[in-house]
Amino acid sequence: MATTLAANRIAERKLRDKQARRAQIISAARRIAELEGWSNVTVRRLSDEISYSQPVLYAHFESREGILAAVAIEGFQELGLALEKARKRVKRGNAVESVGAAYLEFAASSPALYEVMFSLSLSVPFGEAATPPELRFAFSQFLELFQGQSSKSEVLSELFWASLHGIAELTRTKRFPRIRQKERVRTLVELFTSALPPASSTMFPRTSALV
Amino acid sequence: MATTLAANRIAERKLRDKQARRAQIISAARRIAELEGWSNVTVRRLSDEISYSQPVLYAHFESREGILAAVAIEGFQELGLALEKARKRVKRGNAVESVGAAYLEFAASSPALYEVMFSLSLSVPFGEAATPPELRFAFSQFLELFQGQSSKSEVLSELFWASLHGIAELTRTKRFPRIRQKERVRTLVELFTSALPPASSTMFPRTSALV
DNA sequence: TTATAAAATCTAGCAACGCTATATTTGATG
DNA sequence: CATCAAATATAGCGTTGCTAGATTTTATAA
Repeated sequence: MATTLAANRIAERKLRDKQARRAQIISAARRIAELEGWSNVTVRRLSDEISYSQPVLYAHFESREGILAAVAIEGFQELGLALEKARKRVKRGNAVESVGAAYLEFAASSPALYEVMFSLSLSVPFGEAATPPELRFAFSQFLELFQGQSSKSEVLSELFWASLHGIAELTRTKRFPRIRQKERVRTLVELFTSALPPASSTMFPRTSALV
Repeated sequence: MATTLAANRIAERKLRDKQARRAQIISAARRIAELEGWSNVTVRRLSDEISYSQPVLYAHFESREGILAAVAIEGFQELGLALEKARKRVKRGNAVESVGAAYLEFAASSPALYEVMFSLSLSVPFGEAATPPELRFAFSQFLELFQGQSSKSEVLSELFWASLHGIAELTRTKRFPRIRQKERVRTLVELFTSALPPASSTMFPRTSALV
């Protein structure tokens, strides 16, 4: 059979098409969620957006929740990159402040994306080995920030992450007024930098049990 | 008419019955949510639990979300009381640690309740005047904790609350392992107490813009 | 080039959801 | 006991996530 000649090209095209459509679905879900909320991201609506019938979606994702999980992972990837960028080129002041501000900026500029990233504890695999690399990468940015700090680097990373997440969530759900956000960041950074001196950058045990 | 005689008793009985049924609904919602998750708290299921048809539920609450809001408010009330208790009789160490531990204990022991308390930003009125008193009372426990502290008491309260909320959420959604929770609290308390000295308990401006 | 097998896609429908218009029953009042 | 209102139930609408089965499209062969 002359399969390996033309058939390969066909298979590649089909793969490309499939990947493109998958990206379309994720993109549509994100856009609708950001504009109209996640409750408007229905399977029917998505199938309309990509001009295919509903069952096609289930060839790409196991369920509606699978689509949200894919969006969430994309979000973690982008968050990780944003944090890395903020950490590496420390604009003004220290890296802690830079990362903290970048985190809250991310959460504020894509509230629906941020929301879905933390509302799917069961779908997005977690814990040790099965945690998606995008999640590990994002959290590693916090680890780098406090690396080698009095053997508490991991707890400090967790606490800084938790603090920022708390601020982001309480702001998103309107419990914190957006005003005074800068003051919050400044004070938070003070807490995390003044209490524990800037450490030398050696020894990073990295026994993170979390991510 | 001899209404004011027997009719009053009847009206009172009806009111009692109505309140009792309302409490039943809230209680059933809480129980099901804690045992089977909020997705299993359906109107049909609730109407089964209280042995009434569905429309009866709508005589008590405007919608399903109204029921969740009632549960959330009950949760805030209990949280506020738990925090007040922890703050007043400082078991060991300082009040900050006591309140922090009590907060996380509350969140861990009733995860579904805690979840609904922070997933209804739009239904539970917020912001300044319209915020339910149960919410204000709970947050006031944090304000008391840092009251009069270098004119930053409000921001510190917000940050401490946000940190605890972040820990609670990341723990609930399995991003933080439950192990090491004590160490987290200890370190967090260090950050909030060592960085800023215990202040004298005078002057509490109380210009809280949040709650 | 056309028949056939397989892959891709759609139609149509199920069960369950929140919610409500309407019918029915219950209970207080004369 | 009759009447009228209040309380409650029945039955159904529109929408949801999801899927079995029919149908079309596409690739491979004669």
